[in-house]
Amino acid sequence: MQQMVSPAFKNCEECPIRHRAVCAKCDSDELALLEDIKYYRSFSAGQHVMWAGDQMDFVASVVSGVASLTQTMEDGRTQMVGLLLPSDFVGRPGRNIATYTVTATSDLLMCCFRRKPFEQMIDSTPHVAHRLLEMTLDELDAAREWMLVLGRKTAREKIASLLSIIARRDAALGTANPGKALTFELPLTREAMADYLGLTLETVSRQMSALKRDQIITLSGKRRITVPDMDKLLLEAGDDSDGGFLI
Amino acid sequence: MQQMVSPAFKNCEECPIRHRAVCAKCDSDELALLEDIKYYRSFSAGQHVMWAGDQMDFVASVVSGVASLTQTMEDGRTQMVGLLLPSDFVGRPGRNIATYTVTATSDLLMCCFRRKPFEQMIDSTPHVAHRLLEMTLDELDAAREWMLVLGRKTAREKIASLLSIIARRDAALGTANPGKALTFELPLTREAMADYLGLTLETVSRQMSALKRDQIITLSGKRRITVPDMDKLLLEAGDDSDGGFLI
DNA sequence: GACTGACCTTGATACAGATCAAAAAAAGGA
DNA sequence: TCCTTTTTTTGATCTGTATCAAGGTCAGTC
Repeated sequence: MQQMVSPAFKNCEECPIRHRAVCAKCDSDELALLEDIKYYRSFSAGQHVMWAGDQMDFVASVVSGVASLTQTMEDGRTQMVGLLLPSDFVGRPGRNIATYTVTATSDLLMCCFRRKPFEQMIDSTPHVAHRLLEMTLDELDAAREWMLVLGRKTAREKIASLLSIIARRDAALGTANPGKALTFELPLTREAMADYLGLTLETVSRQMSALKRDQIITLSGKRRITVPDMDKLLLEAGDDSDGGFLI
Repeated sequence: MQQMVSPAFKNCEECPIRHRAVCAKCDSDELALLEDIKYYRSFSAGQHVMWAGDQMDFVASVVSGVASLTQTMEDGRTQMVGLLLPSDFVGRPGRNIATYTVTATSDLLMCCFRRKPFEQMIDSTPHVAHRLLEMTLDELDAAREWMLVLGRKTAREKIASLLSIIARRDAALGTANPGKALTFELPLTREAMADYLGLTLETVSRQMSALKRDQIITLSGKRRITVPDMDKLLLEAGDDSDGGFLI
């Protein structure tokens, strides 16, 4: 993938479709196009960004905070199908109806682009389309990895898998420190975790307690988690590799 | 999506990345490029097309038959993460190592394109990249829909969901006949179904028997299935809509 | 036509996780 | 600060699916 990043974005961490901070910092030509079609929206924890079926006139990128994509059955059974962390993209060019409900699971800042002009930009700048394809393929891989978690892992392995993912993303963005203890804030309620993992919140709570008892993790309060040994956690997750930790 | 199909492929059912028969029939300019980089490979039921981790020098499109993408844990637990039906595409531009094991679940014919030239073609013909993005987004939606199946549906609902998908795809390609009984051949063993659904083959067998007993389906032999009333099956699948049946 | 092996079905039992219920711990709000 | 509400933990019990174990069916082959 590295070799496919277009020259325009080579040194730009704030590419419109993968920025980590604020897009305005980026000085590529394309951003001139985007400048007047973008705007920011913030949401507080628990607020809905949009509902499945809503008209969706924009695509967006997460600047900070965490959002979830969920699907709900008629009888209320809910499954989270994606977790949007900073730099993740939401919205589908060519479709103006939202397929999933998007909810802020923590305070959230999104950078939105009006859909039509964004689509035009994609059509006129092939390398952005290219970047978007890569990101979509990455998401597809993530979704498929999650299918293994949902279909074949035990409750304990599921929890460990989720904690690994969050720890990994947190470490990648912040003070990465391989081999040392890792502390991070869980951006999800027990219920949201359950919805992601296909479990009940009681089972999530029990397994969290079990991981704590077995000293795989330490809990400060209910949300602050310390992982003394990342390898142990990955072992509990049943991963056959380090899953690209810190990559 | 419809409006995004490029002019070159407007009337071409055999677009290289979405053909239904044989690509050679297509007379677009791009296909001249593809003509000398493509070749066909056939596999018999049960044969492996490639293993996860293999070097992968081509991308491919299913011409006929069915293949599966699977992921396996160290201890042997297996999860199917995708079902490749005719016109489906496999392979990722920009990555030459296969992430999943690809297996022919029935006799299979694939149309392969050498990877490097294919990537070049993508770079030089934006509308193919565009088409590929659309297809990837469709796959992502399918993967996410399957996450709901894996995470929240009961065994019976899972079986009904799988049968619906196969019936739908079969109907779309063949003699569609809404409102009438639908008969098709199951291209999967009970074990493959189990791997797709995150169940054991015994549970699959029991639920198939139950659906037969309840007259949701009829079995002729072990693989030939008749669905007298598609709506009933969709009801069993717990789908809140017709899921795009015949679309 | 009976032998073989792969695939499928059915039965008995075990167990992981769901469900129902209540208490404990935080988080707000007056 | 106390009171209310929400979130989390823990306990008791139930249930759907896994597991273990036979037996049945069918296609291919000698």
